[in-house]
Amino acid sequence: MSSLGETSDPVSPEQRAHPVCVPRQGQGMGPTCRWLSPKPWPGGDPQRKPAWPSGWWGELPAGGPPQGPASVSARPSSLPTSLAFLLRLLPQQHPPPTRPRHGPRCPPGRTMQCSCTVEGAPAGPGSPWISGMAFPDWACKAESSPGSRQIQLWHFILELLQKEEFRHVIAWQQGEYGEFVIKDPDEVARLWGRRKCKPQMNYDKLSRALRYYYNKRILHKTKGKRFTYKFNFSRLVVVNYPLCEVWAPPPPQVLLGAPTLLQPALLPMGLPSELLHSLLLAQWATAEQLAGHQTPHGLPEATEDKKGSSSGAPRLGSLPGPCKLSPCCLLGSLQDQPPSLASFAPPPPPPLPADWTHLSGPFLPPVLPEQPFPGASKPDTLLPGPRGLTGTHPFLGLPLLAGLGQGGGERLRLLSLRPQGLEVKPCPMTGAKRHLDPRDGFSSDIHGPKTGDKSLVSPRLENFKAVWPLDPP
DNA sequence: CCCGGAAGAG
DNA sequence: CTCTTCCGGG
Repeated sequence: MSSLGETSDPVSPEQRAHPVCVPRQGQGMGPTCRWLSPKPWPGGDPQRKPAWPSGWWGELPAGGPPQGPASVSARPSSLPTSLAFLLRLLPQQHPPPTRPRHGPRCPPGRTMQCSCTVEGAPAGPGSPWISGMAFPDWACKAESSPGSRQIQLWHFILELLQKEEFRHVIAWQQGEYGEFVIKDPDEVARLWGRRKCKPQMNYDKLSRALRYYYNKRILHKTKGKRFTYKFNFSRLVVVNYPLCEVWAPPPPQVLLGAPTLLQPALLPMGLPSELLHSLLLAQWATAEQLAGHQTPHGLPEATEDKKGSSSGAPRLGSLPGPCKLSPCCLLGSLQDQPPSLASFAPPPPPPLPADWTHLSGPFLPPVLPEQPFPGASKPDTLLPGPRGLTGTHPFLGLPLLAGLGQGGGERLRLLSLRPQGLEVKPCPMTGAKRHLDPRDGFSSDIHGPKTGDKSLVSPRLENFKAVWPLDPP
């Protein structure tokens, strides 16, 4: 039912408001994404706070980011690469466009630059990657900037995983978040090869590429299970996400009674709930992995730099240079944080705002009701939230969060991991300055929530809200 | 199947 | 840099 491979021809009005891939005139190159209209990210409140900066997605003017309150001076290619991807995975809002099913393969004579489709096949020029999805150019354009040239394998894998029609080829492993099984290695390899125009691709080669992800901690192998790998979502999602801090929504009564207790506004303005959900999942998955399963294989520090090369540092989104995203810089890698920062405290028990029932997670593996999360409280106590779901996946947010909600009264805190090379600038508001090791995501100190961390991490959350997108030099 | 070194392409 | 290709070894 998915429209994978299909491409949208006409841009719907809604689409028009979002960055889409448009063919570059005169060249059959990869698509270029830009804002077709300066509409703020849905959910953003243009009046008060900036939503996603308009320059966030599209091409920034050579002279610099677009002016305005919401510009992000980071290069477009850097941070949001994975974010872009995730956003692209959000449920479509438009009927799948109809379009020739069979897109171009590799153009004879020359390798295809960027097909911008999941399947490696069907991408007509100017077609969004996933129909209806925005596809920033720097996420697929080779010349965009380092770190975001062609489609990356993990990227591709996630795409496949997100598409139902490939469920027989590759699918999430139930019960283990981030874990997926390649059910048909040859087919996956074929698709990958097609995408990359490498007809000789096979699973052996593909798996070699996957193995390179081990050291980067993007993936690790699930030992003992054939063709089974597991994503480290903290890398894929959080690392590149300019999210400063996310607080679990308080119970309704808390919301009503003590508005100051939590700061939902800390969530990036206009952050699609699905993405937020993914973020939460990511954190959870990572925490669960590290704290619970403690994969023998890929403990962060153990890996790294065998050859002294720089490869060890994971930079999916490759954010070079100083972080211009301000507040997020405060929140560095968890691993090297004092426990206060590194704590991964479970959120308050389940009752969640109604909005959260809208969460859906096309991106991450669905949670089956039969398989509650470890530590999850009774599903009954959770908001079911089957309403308004667009996807075919069962809603997984609440059960997941429920699984986190073992420590009553505690918060879920998501910290943005600082990508390698990201400079931590002193926060103008707090004066905080940290030098963090960018290399790792989570480590052992994710457990052991400390007390008094609140003051440390969120000295002035309100300020964050105010400055988030801007960080005036 | 899985691992990771080595070399090389782009 | 991210694979792709090849390969010896477990």
